[in-house]
Amino acid sequence: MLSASDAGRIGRLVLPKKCAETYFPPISSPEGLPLKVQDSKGKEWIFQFRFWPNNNSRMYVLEGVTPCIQSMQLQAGDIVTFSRIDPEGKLVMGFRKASTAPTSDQGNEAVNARSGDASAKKTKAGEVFSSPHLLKGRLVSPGISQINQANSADQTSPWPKDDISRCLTKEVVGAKRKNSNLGSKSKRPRVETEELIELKLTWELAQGLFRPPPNNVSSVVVIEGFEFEEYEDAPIIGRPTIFATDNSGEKIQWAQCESCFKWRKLPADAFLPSRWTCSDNSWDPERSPCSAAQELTAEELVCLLPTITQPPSKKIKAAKRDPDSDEALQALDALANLAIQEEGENLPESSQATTTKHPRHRPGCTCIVCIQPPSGKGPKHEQTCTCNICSMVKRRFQTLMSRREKKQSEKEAEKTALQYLEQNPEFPLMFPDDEEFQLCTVSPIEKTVNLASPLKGNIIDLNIQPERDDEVSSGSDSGGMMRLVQDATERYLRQQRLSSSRNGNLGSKQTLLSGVFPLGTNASASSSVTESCKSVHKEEDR
DNA sequence: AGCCATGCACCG
DNA sequence: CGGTGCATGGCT
Repeated sequence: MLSASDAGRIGRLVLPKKCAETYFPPISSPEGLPLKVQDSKGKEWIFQFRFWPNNNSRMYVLEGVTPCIQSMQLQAGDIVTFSRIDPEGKLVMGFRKASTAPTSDQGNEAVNARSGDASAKKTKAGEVFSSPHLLKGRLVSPGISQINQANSADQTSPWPKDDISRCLTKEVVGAKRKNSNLGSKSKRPRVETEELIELKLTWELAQGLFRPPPNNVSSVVVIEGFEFEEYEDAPIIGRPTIFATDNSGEKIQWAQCESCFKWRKLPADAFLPSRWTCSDNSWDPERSPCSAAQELTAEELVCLLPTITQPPSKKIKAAKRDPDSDEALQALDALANLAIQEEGENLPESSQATTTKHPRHRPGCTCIVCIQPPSGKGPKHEQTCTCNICSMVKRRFQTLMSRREKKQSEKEAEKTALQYLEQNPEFPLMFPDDEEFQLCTVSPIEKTVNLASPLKGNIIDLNIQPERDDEVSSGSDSGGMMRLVQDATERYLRQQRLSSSRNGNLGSKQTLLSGVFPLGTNASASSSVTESCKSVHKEEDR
C-alpha cells in the first residue's frame, strides 16, 4: 500500500524489506538493477530496484516510479502489486484503488499475496482472487506457485534458481503482518498446514479447479503468447471433474462422489461444489444414492484418467533406447510408487492412506495399484508397453528427465559465461556489445559478479573466486577485487575513447556507462568508477 | 531489535 | 532548488 512518500513527488517507492529480498532479484550493490514491468494497460516501465544502507541493514526502493504512479492516478492508500509470469519471468504490475471501491480492482494480478501482505488479511477467502481473474495461461503468484517451482525453473530468469514465483504488495503504516510467511527469518517461506494442502495442487490442477464466475462473460487476452481468460468477478473453485464425450458425441463430465468414490456422469455445464456426493446428483436421480452402480468400468476410467493427470497438449514420448534407458527402467518403479502416492494425495481426505505407502483401496479407487491386474496375472508391462499405466509412468519419467536436463543446461550456461570472462581478460566486467549482458555489479563481500541485461532481464551470478583471499578488498582502495573492477573499467574506457575517436560514436557508449555506474555522470567516467568503488566499500565497512 | 516513513543535509 | 542518499525516530 502506497504511503504518502511513495505516492509523492520524490518518485521513490519504499519496498518492504522482506518482500524485496524474497520476491525481487538479489542485488549486491546499492545501485541495484533496472526492472522492466508491464502495467495493466500493457505499458512498460523500467524501475531501478536498489537499496540504501540503513542501520546496518538495507532499505529497498524502486526509483523512477513517478510517471507510472501518475499514469495510474495512484495516491497514498492505493495498493500496488507486482507479479511474475513464468516461465519467462515477465514482471507485471497491477493496482487497486483505496478501499472505497474494493471490487473495482485493476491490473494484471490474479492472486493477492495471500500470506505475504496486508491486503490478504483484509481479504475474505472469496476475494483472494482479485479481478480481472485469469483462468488460463500461467500466471502465478505465491501460494499456488510454490508448488510449481520445479516446472518454472528457468536459467534465463533474473530470479534465483531455487526461487519461487513471486508477488509483492506494498503495505502501509499500521498494516498488520501476522502469520506472514515473509516475517520468517528464513527466506524460504514457511509452509503452514493449511497451505500444505494447497501446495499439493499443481498449477495445471489448480486451473482445472477454477470455474468461471456465474453470469459472466470472459474476455480473452493474449500476453506474450499466453492466452488468458479474464473475468470481472472471482472464479469459483469447484470440484475437479473429467470432461469427456459420451457415445452419442454429447459433451459430458464425470465427477467422483466424495463419499463412495463412484464416478457419475453429469452434463458438461454442471458446476459442482468442492464437496460433492451422489446425493447431490440431481441430474440422474437413479444414481443419486451411493448404492447405485457405477456406469463406468475400471477400464473406461483408466482411459479417462490421463486427461486429468497430464495437460492434453503434451505429446507422449516413448522411452528411448540409450544409456539412460536402464536408468529409465529403474526409475519407472520409483515413479510408479510416486504415482501411487500422488493418486492417494489427490483423493479426498477421508480416503487417505492409513499406511504410509498406499491409500486404502475402496470400490472405484482409480489408483495405479487398483487398476493393475493382480501380480502374475494379465499382460506384463514391457518397456514398449503403451498401456495407460505405462504411459502415465513414462510421462512422469519424462518430466523428471526434462527437469534434470534443464538443471544441466543451467550449469552449462554458467560455465560458458565463466569461460567468456576468462577469454576476455581485458574487459572481464563489461559486455556492452553483447545482447545478453550489459550491466554488471560487483560484490567484493560476496565475491560475486552479477551480469545483467535490462533488455532481457537476465542475471547470472558467476561466483568469481579470486585466486587469493587477500585479492578481495578489505576496505582499502588498493583492495584486489575493486582494483580489478577499476582497472578493467579504465581499460574499457581507454578502448572506447580510442574506438569512438575513430568512428565518432561516443554518446551511446557513455550512456551505457552511466547505467553501469549510476552514481557518476557521463562527464567523468573515471570518477564514476571511484564513486562506485567508494559506495561498495562503504557498505563493506559497515 | 529491526523495519520503514519521512526528515534533512549535501551536492551539483 | 531539486535530486539523492543517509539518519532519525515512531512503531511493531
